[in-house]
Amino acid sequence: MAENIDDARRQVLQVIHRIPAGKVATYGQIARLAGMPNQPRLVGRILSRLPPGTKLPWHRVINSQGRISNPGAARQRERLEAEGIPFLNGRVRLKDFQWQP
DNA sequence: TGTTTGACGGACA
DNA sequence: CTGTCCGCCAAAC
Repeated sequence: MAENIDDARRQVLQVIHRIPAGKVATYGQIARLAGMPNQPRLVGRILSRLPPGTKLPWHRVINSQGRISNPGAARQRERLEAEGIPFLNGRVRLKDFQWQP
């Protein structure tokens, strides 16, 4: 019955949970690793529905431009910088810090 | 039930 | 660099 979306969410969360500290991944990348090549928006939608206090490293997920597109941008940036990911002009250099599984 | 939105991505001008 | 347009699809309205 609606397991399709539920299963998708499950895979997305699992993939995000594998992102190592000090690295970031993009929505599109998560979608691909979760087996949904063309649904980066679904990833964003799932994250937006995450309950507060989740143990998931959601802060390591940013957009393909190396920018944070999320309501708590300041907090997310803080966490990433705390992991050693520098921001240059409000951006992360994906070339150097994108997770490469 | 139809339309609009949105934690996006990519191609183009 | 800044828009603009399109594809994708569940949730909100």
